Amino acid sequence: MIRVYNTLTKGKEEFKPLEAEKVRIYVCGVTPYNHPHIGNARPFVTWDVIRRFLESEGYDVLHVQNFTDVDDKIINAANKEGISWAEIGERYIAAYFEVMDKLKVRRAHIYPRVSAHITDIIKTVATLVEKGFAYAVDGDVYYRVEKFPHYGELSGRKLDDMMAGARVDVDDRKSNPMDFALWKAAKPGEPAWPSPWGPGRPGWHIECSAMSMKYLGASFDFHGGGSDLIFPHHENEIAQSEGCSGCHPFVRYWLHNGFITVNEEKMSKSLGNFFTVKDILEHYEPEVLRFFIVSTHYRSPLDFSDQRLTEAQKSLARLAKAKKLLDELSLVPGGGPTEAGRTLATQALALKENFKEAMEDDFNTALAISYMFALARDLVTYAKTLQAEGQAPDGKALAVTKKVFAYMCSIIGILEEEAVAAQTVQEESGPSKEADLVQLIIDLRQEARKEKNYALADKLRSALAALGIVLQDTPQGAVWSKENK
RNA sequence: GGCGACAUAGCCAAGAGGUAAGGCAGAGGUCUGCAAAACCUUUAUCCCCAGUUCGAUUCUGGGUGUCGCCUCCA
Repeated sequence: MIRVYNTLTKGKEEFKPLEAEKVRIYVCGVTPYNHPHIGNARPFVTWDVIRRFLESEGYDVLHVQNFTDVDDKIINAANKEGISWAEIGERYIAAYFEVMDKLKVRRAHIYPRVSAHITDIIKTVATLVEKGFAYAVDGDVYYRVEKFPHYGELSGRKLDDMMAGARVDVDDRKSNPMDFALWKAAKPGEPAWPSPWGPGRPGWHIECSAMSMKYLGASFDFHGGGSDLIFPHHENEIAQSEGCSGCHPFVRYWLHNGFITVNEEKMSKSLGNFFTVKDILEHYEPEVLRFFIVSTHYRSPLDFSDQRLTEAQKSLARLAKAKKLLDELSLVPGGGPTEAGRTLATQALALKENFKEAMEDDFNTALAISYMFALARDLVTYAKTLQAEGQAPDGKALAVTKKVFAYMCSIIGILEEEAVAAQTVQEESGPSKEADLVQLIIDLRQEARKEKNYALADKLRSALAALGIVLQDTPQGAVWSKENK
């Protein structure tokens, strides 16, 4: 049973899809006016993991994520560079895919853009006007919040409180200060489309209502995004969608991720304390950033720093080693079933269940990952037992363990098989002469060590280091790998 | 000012009404060269006060602190 924390009810609920075996997800995407920063990356990595898990549980997932490619910020960026808003949008949508692909965020099924859905948006606004939820003034169209009784339910505020603490500009054309724009009348130099209220462009919130309902229906399962979107964006979205369709609830489960902070402060473009994913990937492997993000529960705040990333890097390396050990043991011609093998396999299967339970509990990746470390530890213990007792690896037990580990990796989205493939290619492309040479030096070093000629051994190791060779002494002998920088 | 979240070891981070997973760092060890690497072992009574309870860090109330939203924002 999957339980999720629903922002709407402020508690964990059992997840029941609207339609058996199917899950419909809408995630608020980016406004493409700049390179995505790591705060942007959090929801997408989070939802990628959620989707991977749901699919592994047998659900047929339909995942929609928008691009807000018509927006003030894009228009500003375009004006600054003297190019069209469409060009800015294209450029940063491409930038989005470039880094998200690196982070192994699987692509959504549909990426609707505002610019391609103006007709749908106008239709939605028109319906709201017809039903009395909206009114037009001088080419603008506003949503009448007082007309929607559920307004404020998601964010837990009352209309009266909001007005009391309102910091919005008082616009006396609005019948209530909290009324928000669905359609904005055209201004010079801005993109505009014809509409029943005159030329203009969509307001910020309406796109998500129009596009989510178009692709997912008037009621669907999950809606995600950063917690800063709860108000006003998602609150308004509910008002628009339910006002338009008359269908309640619009979204069954609202999930919001916490923020990435820098020095305990929210990271945002307006504060200027943000790091783009692109920058980070120049210093760290994409997998490290991904691991960093999923190592904390998605609803908790996550403080970003070099130290944190380095920790993530080390933790990940530990898992990578376990995986390598697993692969190596699997290559050894299989021995028959053994007691130790049986213990390992049993433990692996138990950990898989634990892992699954953790994921079922509001996608607790932090806890789930701890079971990966547990498995890694069991594996090392097993390898030691083999060595101590001179046994051949239990092929069947290892196959089970490998399957479990691969399952865990596939949900978290780390250390997947393609990484191994890349490594193989790299090794093949390297000149084999170099490998022979390195092995020769290593052998010489071993001999020197045996003869206790440590001065020579150290020199040989330095020589290897100069070639960028990293040496590891293992019980099976020295193992080397080439650093690539 | 209004609303909300959080407060667990040096750092990060799970968690359940019955005496605290995991990761990083540290310490000790496997190691008979120093170091590195690897692995093993080891390191907390859970912000404060009161209440409920046989028993709370986990529930309730109060306090303190931090953060977020209320304006564009993942």
